[in-house]
Amino acid sequence: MLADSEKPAMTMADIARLANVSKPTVSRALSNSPLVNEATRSHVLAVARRHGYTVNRNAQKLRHKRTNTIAVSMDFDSHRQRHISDPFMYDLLAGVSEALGDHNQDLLLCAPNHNDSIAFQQILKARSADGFIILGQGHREDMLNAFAQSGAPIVVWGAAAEDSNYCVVGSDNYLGGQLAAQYFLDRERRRVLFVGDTSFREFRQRWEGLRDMLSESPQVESVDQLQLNDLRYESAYDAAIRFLDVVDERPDAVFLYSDTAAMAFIAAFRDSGIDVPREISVVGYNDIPSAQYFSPPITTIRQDTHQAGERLAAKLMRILDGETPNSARIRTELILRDT
Amino acid sequence: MLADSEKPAMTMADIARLANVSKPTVSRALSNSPLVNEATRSHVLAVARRHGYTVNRNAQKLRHKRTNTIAVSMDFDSHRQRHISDPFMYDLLAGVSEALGDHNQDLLLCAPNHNDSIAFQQILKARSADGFIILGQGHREDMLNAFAQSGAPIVVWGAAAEDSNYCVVGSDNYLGGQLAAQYFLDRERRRVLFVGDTSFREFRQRWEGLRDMLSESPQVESVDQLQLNDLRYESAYDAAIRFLDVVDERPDAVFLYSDTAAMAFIAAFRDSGIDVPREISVVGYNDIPSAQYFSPPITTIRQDTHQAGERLAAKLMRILDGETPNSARIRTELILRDT
DNA sequence: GCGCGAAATGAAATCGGTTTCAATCGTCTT
DNA sequence: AAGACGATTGAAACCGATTTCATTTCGCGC
Repeated sequence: MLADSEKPAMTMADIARLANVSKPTVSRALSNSPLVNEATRSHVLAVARRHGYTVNRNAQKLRHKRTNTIAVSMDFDSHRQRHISDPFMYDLLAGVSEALGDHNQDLLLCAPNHNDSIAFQQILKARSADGFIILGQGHREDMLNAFAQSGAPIVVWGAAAEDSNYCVVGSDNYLGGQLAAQYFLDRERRRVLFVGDTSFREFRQRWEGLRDMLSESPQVESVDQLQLNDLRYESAYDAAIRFLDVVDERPDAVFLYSDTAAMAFIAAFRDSGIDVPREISVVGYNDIPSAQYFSPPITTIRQDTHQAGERLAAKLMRILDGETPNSARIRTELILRDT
Repeated sequence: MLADSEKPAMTMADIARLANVSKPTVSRALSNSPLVNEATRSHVLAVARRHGYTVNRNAQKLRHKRTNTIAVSMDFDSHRQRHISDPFMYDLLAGVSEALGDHNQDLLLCAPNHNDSIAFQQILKARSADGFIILGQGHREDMLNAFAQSGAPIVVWGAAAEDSNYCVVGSDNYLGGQLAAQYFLDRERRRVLFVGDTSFREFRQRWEGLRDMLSESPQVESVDQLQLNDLRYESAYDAAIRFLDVVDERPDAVFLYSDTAAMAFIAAFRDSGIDVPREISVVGYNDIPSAQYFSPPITTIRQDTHQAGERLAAKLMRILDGETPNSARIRTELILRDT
């Protein structure tokens, strides 16, 4: 007996012949068209099922000019090269995967290594996907603006600028900064440090939320920012060690752009004999699963990746259904989790 | 001016007309066929480039009966439901993504929530992908065997059984267990515990490697196994606490099926006032990025996800190129990383 | 100058569906 | 009983590429 994969594949014409109807009738029966008689439909469906028939999606896509496929862009490359893989990004991917499944969309995972929009444009032109979900705007805002301007259906996870013309889904990063600020105020911290690369808009907004809120408080002596230049654990650890080396007066509170960086900083503090949280209070971001098993458990700001995936997918679906794309900002919820 | 996306898309016929040649000539020029004159080719390419033409991949796939797309199956669903997202699986995905890119294959990410093979079969029949890379065999070995038996081109990350008839890529889990055993022997540990769900073949092999090697040594008093029934952090933590509660004589060495579980166990030990590694030596698995920033840094067995991705992709490509699929076991490298 | 083979090209068929449009049939109106 | 109409159905065109096969063109030997 031939293995399944070697049997000549069934086509719609085969089913039509077997069911004694024409090709269009089979097509209509399978797509629940009201144009086909109910008795005919069930007969056709029975024949199709009996022979394990599945429509050829490529023929369908060609004819429909719609692929029901969403390209999801992840910045794997820069992650790999820098040896960093933030669990948060992957939870986000899982959220998007689930949401797209709910919308019956396939997920084409791409990791374009260029920051120019050509690779992205090609995917649309080649009809490999109907639209894009872009996870992490990184330093590509200009590219994304141009891409959206050209009419591409895209939705981006990130933080919107006043003038972005693409739709952004993201949590309120400014609020995230304020939540951290409040946490420090509640604990009467006086010298606060933000750690992160503020050339990323999301991180900058967190910094601004923190700074603005703390600088209104008379009890706070200083609010500083330590610039990191990449996202690696090692960089964060090294930066922490160097910082401790040169700083005059140590901060008593540190807010970091991610839990991964928080882990690296806490490790550096530990290795320098500093007691967290007694001497330095630390707040991270994202609430990755391992955060609460760290020592000490990390206080962090949780972003809901399930909700994020759902909102990204839902918005993109609406754009594809004809809603005029705009620069909407869709906010997902945030909470500070303290164990 | 119309946005790019609203311009009627260019087809090969348009390019043919613009270049004063026929459709087949354009097709040949674009695919570097030797049948076309060099001068003609460069002229056609110039015209195509000038108009930003991109071939319609769906038409191509339909005609070629080859999609150059690989479906990658991740068990997102069970992860989400159980609130676990092991960074290792995602590093593996990144490795596969990169490798498939190197082979010019698209990556269709699927997270089928059924353990029957129908959803998988459909993807092949619908010609949505040419083959499968399955990350994590889990408890689906029967399904995978049947799927492979039916002739489906699949490659699986996992651990092979003696009688699996699909191709497995994985590290030598038995060796992994031995590495951990050696580590404990070097430190003169006497009461060793393995923690993990041995109904997963990969974990069982690690356990066997550990047990077999330790039971040969007269200095070792006991080698036990603690069964976990899912992969969640919480379960691991709770199991650790319960275990400490009931155990007569504490182990002085614990080997865990993953770094995430190691984190949970170390947290439980810490919360119970046990000093790791002085009182209990711990070895994890996978060397996830945060492992070395944990407190204490986790000794762990590193699996090379980059290499894994490459070997998975390369093997599948060979199968698709006609190599008769077999139940080959392809081994990736392992090292014990101790900081 | 003629015939022949190699190189280059194009017309038409093909991949497997969906859609347009015309045809058929029974029913209903007047 | 003729005409109109709605419900079903199928023939043929179409989506946009590739491949088969026939044709044209050109160089070359004799």
